Amino acid sequence: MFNKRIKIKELLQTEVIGQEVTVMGWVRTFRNNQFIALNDGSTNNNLQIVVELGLLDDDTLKRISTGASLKVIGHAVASLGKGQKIEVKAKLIEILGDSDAEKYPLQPKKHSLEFLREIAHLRFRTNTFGAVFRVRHALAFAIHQFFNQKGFVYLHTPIITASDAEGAGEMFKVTTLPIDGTADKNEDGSINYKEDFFGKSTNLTVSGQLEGELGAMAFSEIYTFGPTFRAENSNTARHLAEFWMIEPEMAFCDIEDNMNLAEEFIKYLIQYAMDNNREDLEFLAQRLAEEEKQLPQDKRSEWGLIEKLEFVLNNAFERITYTQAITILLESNHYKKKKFQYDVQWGIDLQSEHERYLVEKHFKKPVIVTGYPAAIKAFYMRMNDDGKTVAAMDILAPGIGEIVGGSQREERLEKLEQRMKDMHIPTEEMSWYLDTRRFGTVPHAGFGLGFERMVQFVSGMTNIRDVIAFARTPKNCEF
RNA sequence: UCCUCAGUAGCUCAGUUGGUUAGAGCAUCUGACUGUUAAUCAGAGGGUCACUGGUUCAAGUCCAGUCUGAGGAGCCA
Repeated sequence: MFNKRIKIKELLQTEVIGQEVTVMGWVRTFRNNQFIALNDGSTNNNLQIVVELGLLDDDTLKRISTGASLKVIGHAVASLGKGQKIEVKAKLIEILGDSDAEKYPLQPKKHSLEFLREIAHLRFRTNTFGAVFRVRHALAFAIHQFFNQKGFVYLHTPIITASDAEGAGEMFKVTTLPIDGTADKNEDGSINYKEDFFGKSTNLTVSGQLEGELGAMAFSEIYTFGPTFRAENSNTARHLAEFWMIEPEMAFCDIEDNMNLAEEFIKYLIQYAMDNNREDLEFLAQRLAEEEKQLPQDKRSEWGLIEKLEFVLNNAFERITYTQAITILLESNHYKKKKFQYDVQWGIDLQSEHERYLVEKHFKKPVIVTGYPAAIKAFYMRMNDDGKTVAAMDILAPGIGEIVGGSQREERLEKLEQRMKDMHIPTEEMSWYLDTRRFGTVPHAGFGLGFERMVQFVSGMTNIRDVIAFARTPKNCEF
C-alpha cells in the first residue's frame, strides 16, 4: 500500500509526533551507521531516519548507500539532535532499490553545474535542481491560474506549421521524405514537397502568435503556452533550440493595455513563487550568494535574489520610448568615454551592451521600451502615426536581457498588406491571416514571454540549460 | 557562426625550462566509532593525461587538426 505513505514535506510541517508513519524516498547521506538523510523530492529538506543498533543486520546496513530508495515505517519523534525538529525512529526499513555507491555519480559533495548537466537524468535529486524544478512547476501553474482568473482561453496552437512567414528565426524542417538525396525533385532541382506527408513544406513552430491572433478574434483574449523551436546556431547561456513560450493575444487592446498586462503578469508570477516556494527561493538565494563570492567584486550583483525579486514587485517598470532610450545612451558618460563597442544612433537595433546599460546601470530595474523603428521590427506590428516607428514593446530584465517581446498588431488591412509587400512576404499564402483584418478587424495586441528566461530570473540560475529538464542546444540532444 | 579560455583519478583541481615510478582534497572501499548534520579517525584501491597526427633521444608539458565544455558577441524569447 504505497498510498499510505506521508510525504516528507507534510511530515515536517505537521504535528505528527508520536504517530506511526510510513515514508519513502532516496538516501542522501548515511552517517555513523545510524542516521539516514532521506529525501522524496517534496521539499529540499531531508527527513532524518534514526536506525537503532541491532535493528538491521550488517548486510542490510551496507546497502543503505547514497541514492538507494527506501521504505521506512517508524514513529515520528521530537529530534534529540540540533539540525531538525522531527525525526523518524525506524521500526522497519525495506530497501526498494539498491544503488551501487561506486557507480552512482551523485556523491555527498559539491558538484559543478557543468558536470550535473551531463547527468541531467539524475540531477533532479540534488538540492539545487530540486529547488529549480519545483519553482519551474509553480511558475507554470501560476501562468494558467493568472490567465484563467482573467477569463483568457488557453489555445493550443500547432507544433507543426506550414507557415514560414513569422520571420522569428531559422526553422527545423519536418518531413518524412528520404534525406539521402533520393527524394523526388521538381524540374528546377528543388524538392517536390507534394510527395511529402503534408503535401507541402512544413516546419516546427517558431511562434504561436499568428494562430493566436485568430483565436483572439473570436474569444477576445487567449493565451498559448507550449514548446517553440528555433534552429539558430546560438551558443549562449540564454538560448535553447527547444523552449517554452507564453503568448497572450488580446482583442480590444492597445500597446498601453499590453504593457500593463505584461507587467502585472510578471509580478504575479514572482509573487506566486515568493508565496509558495519560499524555502526553495531561499536555498537558491544562498546558492547564488555563495557562487558570487567566487566572482570579482565588480561582477557581483548588488542584491541577493530575494531582495531583487522584492524590488521588482514593489516598483513600477520604467517605461521609455526607443527614441528616449537612444537619447539616454547618447548623453551617457559611458558613450562619451567611447565605452560602447557598437555605435549609437537613431535607427540601430539596440545591442546587448546598450540594453544592459539602460537596465543595469541607468534605471536599475526592468525597463519597457516602446516605439521601435519600423525597419528593424516584424511586419505585423502596428505603424505609429509618425510613419517611422511601430507600436512594439520589449521588456528588458536585469541579468537576462529581453524577457518579453510584444506589440500592438496592425489591424488595418491596407497598411498590413503594404507592409508585407515592402518586406517581401507572400500575401497569398497568408490569406487566412489577412482574413482576420477582412472580417471584423479590431485593434489587438499581444506579447511573448520566454518561460525559461522567466525561470532564470526567478531562480537566479545563470545558464538557461539549468532551468529546463533536458536542454536541446546545438550539438546536444541527450536523453 | 565569430573571439577568448579550458579538457589530467568518480568529482574539483595542482603538475616547474620537455627529463626517473603523474600528485592533492573530496568521493569510493576496509576497519574503528552509536546523537550524527556534506559526521569524525586510521588505512587501501583507483589514470587511454579528450582524440588524431607531428617535432624530439625523450611529450601530460611543444606544434597542427578534430571533438567537447565554459565565458563573451551576433541572432532572439
